[in-house]
Amino acid sequence: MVERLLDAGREVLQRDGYDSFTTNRVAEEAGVSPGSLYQYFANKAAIVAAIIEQWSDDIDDKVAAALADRLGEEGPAMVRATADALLAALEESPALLRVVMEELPHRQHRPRHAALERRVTDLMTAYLAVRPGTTRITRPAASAWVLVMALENLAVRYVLDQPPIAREDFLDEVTDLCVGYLQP
Amino acid sequence: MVERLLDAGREVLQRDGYDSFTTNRVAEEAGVSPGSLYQYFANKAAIVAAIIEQWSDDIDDKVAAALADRLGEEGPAMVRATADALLAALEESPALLRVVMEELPHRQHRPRHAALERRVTDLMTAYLAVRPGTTRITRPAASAWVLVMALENLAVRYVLDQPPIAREDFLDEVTDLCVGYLQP
Amino acid sequence: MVERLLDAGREVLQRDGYDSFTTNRVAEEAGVSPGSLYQYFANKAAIVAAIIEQWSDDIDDKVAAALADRLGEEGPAMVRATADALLAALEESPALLRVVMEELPHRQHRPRHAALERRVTDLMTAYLAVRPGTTRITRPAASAWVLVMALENLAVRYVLDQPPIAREDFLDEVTDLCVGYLQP
Amino acid sequence: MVERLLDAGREVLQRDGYDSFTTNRVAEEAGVSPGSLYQYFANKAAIVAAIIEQWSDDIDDKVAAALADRLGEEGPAMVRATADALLAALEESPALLRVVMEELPHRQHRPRHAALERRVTDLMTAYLAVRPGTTRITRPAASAWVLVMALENLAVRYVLDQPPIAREDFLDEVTDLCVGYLQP
DNA sequence: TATGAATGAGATTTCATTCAT
DNA sequence: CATGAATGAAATCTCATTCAT
Repeated sequence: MVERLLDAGREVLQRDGYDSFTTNRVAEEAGVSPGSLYQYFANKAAIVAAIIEQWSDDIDDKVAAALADRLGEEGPAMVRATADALLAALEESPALLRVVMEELPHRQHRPRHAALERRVTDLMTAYLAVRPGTTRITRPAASAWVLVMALENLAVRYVLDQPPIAREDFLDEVTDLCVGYLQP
Repeated sequence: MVERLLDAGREVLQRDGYDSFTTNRVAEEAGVSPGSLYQYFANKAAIVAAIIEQWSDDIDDKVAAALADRLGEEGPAMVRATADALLAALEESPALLRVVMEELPHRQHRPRHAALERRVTDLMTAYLAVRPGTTRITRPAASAWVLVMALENLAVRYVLDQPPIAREDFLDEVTDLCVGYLQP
Repeated sequence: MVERLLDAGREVLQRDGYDSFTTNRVAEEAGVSPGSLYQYFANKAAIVAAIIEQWSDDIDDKVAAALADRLGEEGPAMVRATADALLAALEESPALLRVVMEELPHRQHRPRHAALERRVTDLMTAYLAVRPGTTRITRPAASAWVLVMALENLAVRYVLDQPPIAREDFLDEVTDLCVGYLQP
Repeated sequence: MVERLLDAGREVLQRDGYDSFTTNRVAEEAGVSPGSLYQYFANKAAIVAAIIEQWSDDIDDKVAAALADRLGEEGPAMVRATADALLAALEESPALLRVVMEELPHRQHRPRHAALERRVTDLMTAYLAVRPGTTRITRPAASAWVLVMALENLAVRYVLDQPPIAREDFLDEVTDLCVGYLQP
């Protein structure tokens, strides 16, 4: 039932936007009474949070899985693969991405997202710190943060703004950006 | 009076967030009657739009002015100066930046912002296209877009997330990112 | 509940007039919350329409019933009976009649009323057309329209203006008017 | 200036309907400030009343003038001439007639109109009372009221409803109705 | 006299949430 | 557990009217 409500909520969000995301509307879409919704979610914010979390976890998993496949690959190839995986994950439901980025009041979800970003950044920091000499990096934590943020935001904007850049070219450029940054 | 209402609106936005941004609340803050607000703004969306536009124009002006001062400087110095100016402009009212980025329904304001980004990107494209040999850039438009987006988003996130990176270090890193990207 | 709201609405209309007919006022009179009203009526106009329709159908039914009882009676007697029934129906709630005729924005309800008038006029047309020789009528449709309109409006005005004419006398006069019109 | 405001008000009423008849709108149409309106009219109701009065007086005058021309004519001819004149007067501005009859809150203007009707009815009563033997009328006051009301309402409805009856035919029918009523 | 900016009460409508069944 | 009718606070917006200039 929780799943049913989440599906309904996601559907409403993607199809009609956040303005139409009312508890009554979601319950109706789920074929359930509005009262029932409150048996599984404390309030409207809770269901929004759950939807975002699910979607965000999904992207997380996909990118992690893609990376696991490429583990140990060369630097540039790994960067490109990561960017590719992230882009692919975001492209899966652009409508939802747009709603999440541009309509939702994400004040409340920012902490959770920030935590994820921190985790990734820590991994990247470790990676950078452990390869002395292969990069000109002197502040691994700062560089890792810059890389993660740049990559994430570029991917998001590429999907949402659809600039006139071929997907492959975009990945090449992003790879160049990162590689050029690390290069000694 | 328009100014008074905009000031009041900005104040409410910064102090109380968008949820508290009701037409009555703004009028009260401005010390005028709710009816008066509607003599100067067609509806609630219009005053929000005006506030954002004013703030966005302000940032635009500041960055443009800073750049004008540094015209003709060396590549890395100019990049750093631009990033510095942008960061400074965003740091002027972080609360407003946060509300604009995380609470406002920016679907409506995105087009205007996108237009500004396009303008800057076009300038950058021209700049890159005109310096053959000095960079390894082969797709000026794509590279310009990547640079503009990366710089903008990094600055925004730096202000909002306050990562544990010194301001000077951050500027150095961003400069390295851009310079490394362009470097032959 | 619909009935409760309609009753309350009618009451407000009769007691306080259309100016006091606000959705909040009607809900209060019905002893329910303003929100409940909107579960049963799409908007304020809808509840007004429902009240008028109910009242108008009621009059319609009463006149039709009275006529059914007198079917086959002589011409003058039938005319008088019809006028009597219509008058009685209108006299049932003169306050409502006044509000409907003089305060409501009937632009919206006129079409429905006009349709009813057309139906009655058509019946009358058929009746007149089928009695060759017994009347001097040469344009049944025109005469039917004139009769229906005259009768309806005279009854309404008699109730609303309360001219110093005894009810019985009024019915006699109206009967004379109609009979004299048809008489060869 | 009063005239200017009345013209503006009539124009707004005819062109945009009573919903658009706001004091601000009327002042704007008159090219005057809203404040000025209140120098000549106590409130919104007063200007509506003045417009109606002017228009009603105008119709009154026209009908009276037409009748003065036909004074002393035969019974049926005079009835037809009266109906013709009234119809012509109403047809002069059907839009205004519609607004007055169907949109205005005429509660307040009814008394004045009723007074006019009474005056006409009194004249007609005298006319009927003074012609013993030529009619079968036994209650001059009642008959006069019936005639006046029937004629007025039929003319109004003819203009507003535009039934499929030729103007000449309509006048013939109305004449027949009245003449048949009076006929011994 | 004319102005017109300012007023502010109040109307319609929405929707997150509850609770008796 | 599920229901869904009922709630009612609150938000946006209008417009007749005023009054200092």
